[in-house]
Amino acid sequence: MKKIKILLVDDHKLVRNGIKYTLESGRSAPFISSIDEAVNGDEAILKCKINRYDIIFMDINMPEKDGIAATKEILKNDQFTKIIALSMYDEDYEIRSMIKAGAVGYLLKNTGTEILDEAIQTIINGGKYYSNDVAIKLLEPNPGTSREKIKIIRETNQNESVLTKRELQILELIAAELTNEEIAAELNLSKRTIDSHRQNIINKLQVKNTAGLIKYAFKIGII
Amino acid sequence: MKKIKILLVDDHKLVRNGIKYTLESGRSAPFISSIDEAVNGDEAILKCKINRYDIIFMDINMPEKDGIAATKEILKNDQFTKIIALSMYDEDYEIRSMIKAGAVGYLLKNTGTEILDEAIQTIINGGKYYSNDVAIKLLEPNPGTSREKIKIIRETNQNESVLTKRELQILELIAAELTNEEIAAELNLSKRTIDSHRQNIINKLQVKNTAGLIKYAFKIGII
DNA sequence: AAATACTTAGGTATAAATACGCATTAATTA
DNA sequence: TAATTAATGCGTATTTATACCTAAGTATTT
Repeated sequence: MKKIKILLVDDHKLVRNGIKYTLESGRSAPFISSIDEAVNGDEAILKCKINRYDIIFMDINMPEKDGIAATKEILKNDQFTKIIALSMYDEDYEIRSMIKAGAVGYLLKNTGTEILDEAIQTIINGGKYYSNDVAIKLLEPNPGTSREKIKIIRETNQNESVLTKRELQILELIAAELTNEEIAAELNLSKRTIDSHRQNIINKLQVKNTAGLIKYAFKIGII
Repeated sequence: MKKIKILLVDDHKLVRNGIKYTLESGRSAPFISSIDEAVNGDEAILKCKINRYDIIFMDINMPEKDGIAATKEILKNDQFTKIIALSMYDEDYEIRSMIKAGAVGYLLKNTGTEILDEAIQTIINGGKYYSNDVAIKLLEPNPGTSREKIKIIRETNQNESVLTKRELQILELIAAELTNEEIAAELNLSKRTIDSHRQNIINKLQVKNTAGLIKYAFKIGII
């Protein structure tokens, strides 16, 4: 059996050490040939141009380049690399974005040896692996069998409540503590336009007010 | 030389593994007798009632009970335990709160073996250890020698623009997307009282509006 | 005992946000 | 090309938030 090459991408050394230690002490250890590290998305992309990795564990929230963008770019160059997302949070938006970007797995950082091994085995054999909490989150709203469900979600994904460019831009300015009037001035638009956008964003995200908007802005990492 | 007993407190298993691995592979390894783990502040407090630990590595942001509260409570029962704060972020507020709570060290999670060893040695010998970035943050605004500086900060701490209990409570409810009226109902107070508090908080924090409030709430980790 | 800070609450006013509906134009996609 | 979505803008109304002020009762600290 061919041994696998792994890349760990996370801006926190202790977390990288944690994964490394967990991998080296797990059931999959004999099948691993090397474990490389990168501190952010940019470095990960660079390393992928030099080496070929079988599995990449990718953190989502990182400075320089986040895991979602890095995943997209890496898979553009090499579709055979398997990318497993790693996150602190089981946030709907992050999960779906990573899946959309091409990740074949999603684990939370409170994962132990057994789950990590299971995920590696599954993915090496061409499967997909979502940790339990993540899967539950993903499959909550829809009926059908589990496999169908994931398919449904992928298809529905585009119609989902993801903001448009303009909306994102306005959300950023809201987060910068500007009023609608100030935003309008900034973008050379009517205040009423910003009113509408703001309302649409609130509806799309199903939040109640500005507080909800800012929390979402944090969630998707634009703050 | 007496071997030391260590407790790791963090809600993420990978992070606990990371610290453990880093400790076990470091220079301090021969001096460590055991490494115990807890997943949140509550469990840490409980474990401290059963065992005596020489050093506790304490995460700050955790569910159930955060690191600041846990630190206070643990030190109330045993002042000889040395607590080292561990955080993702070098946020002023967190650092100062942990120092105030009695932590003798503050490390960021991107710490490697060398720093970790250095910190342990320093603290075992009765010293205090702040990782470089943290120390810089702490000492930025004030003149004087480093030791004096820390003293100054401790004394100034109370006069600082930190929110009162009530204000924090209201900020949390604002972050939960409640309106002032709903908050008033929740706390059995007049809406006008909440209006006043909200205004005071905005003034204290020098932010412009709700967006600023929520960003601050994130910064201090109450979201 | 006096000073200080916290909590409470009201007066008054304006600014801003929220809610729903409608409509046009540009851009994208089927 | 037809259909859909994104971006723009306005009408109207209500609710919330922001701003600045005063002030009294409560704790806490000096």
